[in-house]
Amino acid sequence: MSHVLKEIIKNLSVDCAIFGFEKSFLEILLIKRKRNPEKGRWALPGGFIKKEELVDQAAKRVLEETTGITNLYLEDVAFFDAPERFPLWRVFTFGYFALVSPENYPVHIGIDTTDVKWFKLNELPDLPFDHKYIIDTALEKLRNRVRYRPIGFELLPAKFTLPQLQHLYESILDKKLDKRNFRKKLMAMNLLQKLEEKETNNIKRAAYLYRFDKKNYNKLKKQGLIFEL
Amino acid sequence: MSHVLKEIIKNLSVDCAIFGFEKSFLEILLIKRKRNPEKGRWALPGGFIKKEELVDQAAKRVLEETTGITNLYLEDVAFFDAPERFPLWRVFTFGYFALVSPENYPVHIGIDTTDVKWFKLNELPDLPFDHKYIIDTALEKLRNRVRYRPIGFELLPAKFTLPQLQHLYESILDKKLDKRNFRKKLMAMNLLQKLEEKETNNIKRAAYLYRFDKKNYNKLKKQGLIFEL
DNA sequence: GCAAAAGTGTTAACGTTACACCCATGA
DNA sequence: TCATGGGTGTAACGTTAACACTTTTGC
Repeated sequence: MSHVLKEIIKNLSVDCAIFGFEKSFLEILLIKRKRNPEKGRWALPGGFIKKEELVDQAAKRVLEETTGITNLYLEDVAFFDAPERFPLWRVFTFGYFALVSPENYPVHIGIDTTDVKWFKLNELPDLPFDHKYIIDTALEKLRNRVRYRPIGFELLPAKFTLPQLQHLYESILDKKLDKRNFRKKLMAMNLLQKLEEKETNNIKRAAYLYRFDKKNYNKLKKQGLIFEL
Repeated sequence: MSHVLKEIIKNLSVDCAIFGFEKSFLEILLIKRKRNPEKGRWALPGGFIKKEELVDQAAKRVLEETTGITNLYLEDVAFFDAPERFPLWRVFTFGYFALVSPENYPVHIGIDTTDVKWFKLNELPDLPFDHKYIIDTALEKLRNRVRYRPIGFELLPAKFTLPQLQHLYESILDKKLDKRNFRKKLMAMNLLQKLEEKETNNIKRAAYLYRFDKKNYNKLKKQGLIFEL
């Protein structure tokens, strides 16, 4: 048994549902497993926790190792403890969701992986273990979170348009929103900087670009602002 | 090593913040530890998870073993993973909160315990490990939950008065509520059965007793009712 | 010039908040 | 009879939801 394997905690793992957003579709990043069990199948990026590691750190490390992505938004979802969820021995896993902006596309193929690919949420392949359930739980958490925390921006480039942002919310919440009400609510919170530039290479009328003002959000939050959309 | 110890998972435990409510004060149930580490100190009831057990089951079992309480409301709060949180080796713990009605007072002294006692939330003794932090996290979760789920009733007897319920909410949320608005909101949801009886042994004017109508709540929930207080 | 998407205010409905007096009871 | 806590309705306010037309631009 290798030096690396000695360091892991055999009964604890993390699994990450990595969300992306492209062309108005929510996507999820899956890896093709290089090893058994379930070798060759598409699955969530995951891995065992190491002996000295915090779970958050493990999630971050696993994401980097399997997909090359660093510096993304990461939040824990729930634990998954069904005794038979992992077939070889009992493994408790901590589910996470991650949000990746297109600037962190494309990804590369990491360890224990033979392929990495984005799948539209409604075009997912059959998944091994309880990974489908983890995704469902993660999506539910994302739906809650996105309404009360300014994290939707993490799925967009640094400069984005209001129609883009609205489509993002419509995809995540799975319902149509009123354009004027959406913008009104958003603008009332004073969290967006309107830029002089407009989007390029768009067909039809170009929309203005905005930037999420994180500094101002933190300041306003201290003053009692409650983000809600 | 005993037969019982062989069955546990050494690096996974549960710890429960058990909330009670008496005389308008939120209380928490602590046990006095019979064994090292931290023998003789007041601490949260907790214990290791067993090999074939779900975490929820473990929490339920631990509560019964340490305090004799069964059949209470139980919900997971978060995991706690600081590497040094348990001094002898690394233990990840799942924090839970439990709600107990006075009908399940009094409790008895269980295994690994030399005493059990209710403490007012603002009169807690110094606690070992990260138990204070677990309590703070549990309380925060309870504050959220109690506004959006009809779980406050779990802390009251089956028959309770509206002033009691309001005091309960005021204790948990740590703010005064308007009597008329509180009652109006509550009554609009149609979740309470007003009984003919009034409370007894009260000084001054007796209040009517009510019962939480769980059946009707489940029915209304299916029809889209959203509990909110 | 027309199709497609961006941008822009007002009104009505609803939910939330603020607020004061009378009633029943025990001491 | 008085002190204590129980019980009750209404009006102002703020928030949310519904809704239609003009502007820009690529083809």
